[in-house]
Amino acid sequence: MDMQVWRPRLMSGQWFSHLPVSLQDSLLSAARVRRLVPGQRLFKRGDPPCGLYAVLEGSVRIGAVSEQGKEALLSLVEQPHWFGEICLFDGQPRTHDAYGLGHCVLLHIPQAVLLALLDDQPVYWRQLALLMSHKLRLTFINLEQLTLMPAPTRLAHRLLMIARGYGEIDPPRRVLQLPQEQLASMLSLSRQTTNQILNDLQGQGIVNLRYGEIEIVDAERLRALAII
Amino acid sequence: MDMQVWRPRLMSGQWFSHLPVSLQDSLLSAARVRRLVPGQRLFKRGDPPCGLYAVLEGSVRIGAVSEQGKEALLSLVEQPHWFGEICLFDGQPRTHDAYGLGHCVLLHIPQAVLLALLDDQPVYWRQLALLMSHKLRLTFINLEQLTLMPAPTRLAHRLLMIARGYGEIDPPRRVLQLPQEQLASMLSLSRQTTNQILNDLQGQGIVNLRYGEIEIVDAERLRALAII
DNA sequence: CTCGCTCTGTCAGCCAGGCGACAATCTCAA
DNA sequence: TTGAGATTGTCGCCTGGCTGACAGAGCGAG
Repeated sequence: MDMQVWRPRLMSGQWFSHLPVSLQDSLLSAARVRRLVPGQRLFKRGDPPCGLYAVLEGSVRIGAVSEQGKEALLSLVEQPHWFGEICLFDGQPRTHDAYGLGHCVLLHIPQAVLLALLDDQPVYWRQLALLMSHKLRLTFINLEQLTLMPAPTRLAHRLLMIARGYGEIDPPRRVLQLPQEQLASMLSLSRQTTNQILNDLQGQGIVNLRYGEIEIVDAERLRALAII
Repeated sequence: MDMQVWRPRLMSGQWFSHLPVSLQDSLLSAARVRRLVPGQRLFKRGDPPCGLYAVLEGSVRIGAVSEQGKEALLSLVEQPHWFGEICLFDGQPRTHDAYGLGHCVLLHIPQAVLLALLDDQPVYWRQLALLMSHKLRLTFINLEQLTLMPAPTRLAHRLLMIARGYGEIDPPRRVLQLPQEQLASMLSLSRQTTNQILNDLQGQGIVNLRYGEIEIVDAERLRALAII
């Protein structure tokens, strides 16, 4: 099947659209479609490397569960996001669990194929590394926010990040399809605290809460709360 | 001056010693020595990329200060550690501040020179990216510990990490030259809490505290506390 | 030797945010 | 239409860790 049909969708993402066209083509021709039923696991922490993925439809939860059963949700990756690249470089086991959320369509580029491609065109290592540098920057921001900022600031910041697809989506979304509990575990807050802050924001007319979703009404004021 | 004199020291690190010899040579011949007086700033957040560094003597604090003046210390890099590679890939500004702690000797490979080198030998992009993948993994561990683990566990874990030079040093050090306050800000704890936990550990005969340093007496039990 | 500085030890008070518990509301499929 | 499950709203209690404050100890330069 021709993977070129997915090109337009992938082109909406920053990373892919800025790749050299030849690499875009190579990636597409090396790719195959992978589907996940709701809740299906793609990989778990400790699994051997299996390649690179892009989300085409649905979303994927990237997180980890501690021995005590608490969950740390790293992020919910959506639409034109690529993930799974760390193991490509070092061949070490996966750092996180990945589960489909709802029905997902993914693009999968198997590790071996990708490595062969890079063996042939080593310049492309830089492009792949770019993906990783982006993630490292995001993770640093996260880590710092977590230790330095109070909960409401972090929440505001995260809402904006999600709306902008962590920098990938350009006209930011206004409506986030996202239960509060998920937001909570991304922020390392309890569901209750998250709910309280959100209700505060709603009271100020900054967001609108509905069942299973959050609408950003006043992005400007939200940005002010997030400092940024 | 011949940079080859630094080779043995660099070879004690995992990353450098596993590079292809030709890359080791290229790095060494592109490098120059940079010295820092105590407290001198090497770069600060937002600065344009300036290249890659390795610590030869002394140590460098990598961290950031919030508007409220609270400090998040990311890590103290020492002996054969390399840092500053993110900006190499994306050309974006620096994510953290870097200050010398005591008198430091660094190896500096200027951005332009390194880029030229990589232009010539694109395969080496992968090696540089390896450095970044290592850091991304460490940061993930950090982030997760911070949200899931209680303070004593995190402290134990961090002590072990520092002793092992975050994976770079093989026979782990027993004595860490490290004031409690620095440890505290790496763990995002207050100095007082850190002190209390350390005293607990000393009471159990796991560590020994002295002025400005921490000796690990029973690494085995420390490891048990850190789960790992 | 001594002064100033950095580092450690310890206390009391406070509070953000966790947790358990429950009721209300929404969705969806049977 | 109805019932099960998911999601939200809101209590009150509890506690880990922060803050400020201060005393004692180690270190180094003059």
